Amino acid sequence: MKKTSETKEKLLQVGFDLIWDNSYGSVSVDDICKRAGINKGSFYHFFPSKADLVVAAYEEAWKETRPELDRIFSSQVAPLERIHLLCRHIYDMQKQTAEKYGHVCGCPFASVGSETATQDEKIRVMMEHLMNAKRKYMESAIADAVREGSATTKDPVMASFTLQSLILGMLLEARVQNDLKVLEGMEATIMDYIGAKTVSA
Amino acid sequence: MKKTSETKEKLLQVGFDLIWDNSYGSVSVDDICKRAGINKGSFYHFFPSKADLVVAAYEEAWKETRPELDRIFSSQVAPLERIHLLCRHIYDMQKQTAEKYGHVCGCPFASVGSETATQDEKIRVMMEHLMNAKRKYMESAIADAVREGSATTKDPVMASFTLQSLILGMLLEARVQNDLKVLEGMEATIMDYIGAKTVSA
DNA sequence: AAAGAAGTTGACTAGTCAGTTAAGTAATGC
DNA sequence: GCATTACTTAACTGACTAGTCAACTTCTTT
Repeated sequence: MKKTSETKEKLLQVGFDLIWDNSYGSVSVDDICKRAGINKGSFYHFFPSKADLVVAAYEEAWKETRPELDRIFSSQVAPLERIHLLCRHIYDMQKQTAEKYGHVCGCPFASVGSETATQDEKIRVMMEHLMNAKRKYMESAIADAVREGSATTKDPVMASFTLQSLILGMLLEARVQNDLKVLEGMEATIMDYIGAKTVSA
Repeated sequence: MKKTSETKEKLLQVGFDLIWDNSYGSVSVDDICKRAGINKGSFYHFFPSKADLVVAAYEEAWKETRPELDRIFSSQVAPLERIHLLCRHIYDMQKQTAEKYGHVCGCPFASVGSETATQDEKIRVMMEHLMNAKRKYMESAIADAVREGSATTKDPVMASFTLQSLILGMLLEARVQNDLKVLEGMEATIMDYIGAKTVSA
């Protein structure tokens, strides 16, 4: 037997990858098991349903993303620099997965959230929370920027909601157009929107 | 027999509605036929595949939307008023479908586009074109606004891309959060972004 | 009215879907 | 070492999947 369920972790990882690359509806439990090299019985030993696997897989993915975001949005980093790092992080991730999968994949949470929103409440609620958790990083960065005078937007909370939508929209377009170019103007657009005073070239 | 294929039109309309309400993957040909009260053989008499039905259905939906957009973005209407009308149109449509289906549905083109982007090239390309066609309305409205001095944004084309992403992002969030409130700030955000001089209260 | 075209019907594939089951193996606790 | 638990295996449901087909009806053309 493998230590602390190597199997479970493999299923979580393969499930996440496969669904991000394709879609919730088009990836079957059999697909996931096959790719993971695991029997279906084992799948259902760990997860009561396909939807539960997805919830667990995306929770796991979020747990792995958080430290990265905590690093990017560290208080030790200048507010505008945090936003710069975020944009670069998004671009790098998208470029990486685009090379890995052969096409631009967009935001995994938004894609699955949108697809399942009207069908699986458990997944929908989770994606809603995850997306809001992401937004909060931006909210505090903008608030800090305004406080230190490096940005002039009047309502940092409002701005974070707007920019969250903008980023998700850009990632959606990048996926549909299968083109990373969409993401190139992201940083400039964000900086402009919050009225950032240019700090670096 | 029904005149000039009432059946075909019914399939197009039911297909569009069902997929907007749910998702491409979760709606089967049987579902569409059942809801339309039509036999599967007839479905395949008119459409070679499910994907082809979707392409036809969304083409049809776009054909029906275009006159509405032409009206909203008429040269007879002041540029900023066009944007105002668009925002109200989006909100009204979303409210209407939310009441009809019991939840916020978001942008039909973006949802299907995102879901099928990496799986069905024919659908992906179509959604890409449709989304760009929509953007162009905004592009000319912004350009007109700048020309007449009612907006100050430097690059109307760039702005239209940004706002397109913003709108799609907001609709995506509205769907995932199942909440129309997300859309309420749309107009103010857009007007602010293009540097619109307030024309009406 | 005759013939061909257009549309309809419902039964039919052949494969896939999520999920189950029972019998097995391996690790752990005592 | 014995029992309990954790996990694996592979075959199995029964419902559903996209798509086919041949016989049928109805319309249009002449």
